[in-house]
Amino acid sequence: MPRSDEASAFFYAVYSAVQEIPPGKVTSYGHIAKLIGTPQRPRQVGVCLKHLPSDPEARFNNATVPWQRVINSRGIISPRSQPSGSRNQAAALEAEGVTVTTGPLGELMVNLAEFGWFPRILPSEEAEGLEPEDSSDDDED
DNA sequence: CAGTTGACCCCCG
DNA sequence: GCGGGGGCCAACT
Repeated sequence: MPRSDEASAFFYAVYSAVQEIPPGKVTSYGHIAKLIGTPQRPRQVGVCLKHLPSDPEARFNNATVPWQRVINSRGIISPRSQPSGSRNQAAALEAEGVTVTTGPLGELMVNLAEFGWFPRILPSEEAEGLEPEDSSDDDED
């Protein structure tokens, strides 16, 4: 649990943003951080998910927040302390129809070109011309 | 109470 | 494309 109200607000912002990820899609910690207006703290996003309550009575819990849809920027399920955790995340994604492949080193990878979720980008980024899609020609969807 | 850790990311050679 | 380094900050030792 967060020790301050400010931290709690951040936690809630993260959980709310994660809930916006549609089933069958994945996004990155950094993307979530950007969405809630704190692009400098992708790490804290991971902290929030790590401390996601299992208590069904909680406002946000591991059943109502699709934590499994958040992976790292490289399209790989971030390894954590317990290997069973990342493996469990992979299983949860597979259950949603997301194909998870295992790399040569045992990394659990997701094809971002197919399962990546990038519809919500900050207006400032669009102004910078950093749009994720190109109208001229594209090869995915 | 000072120092580490970590479900991360981006910049620079 | 790979390795090093900096930044971020709650939780933990």
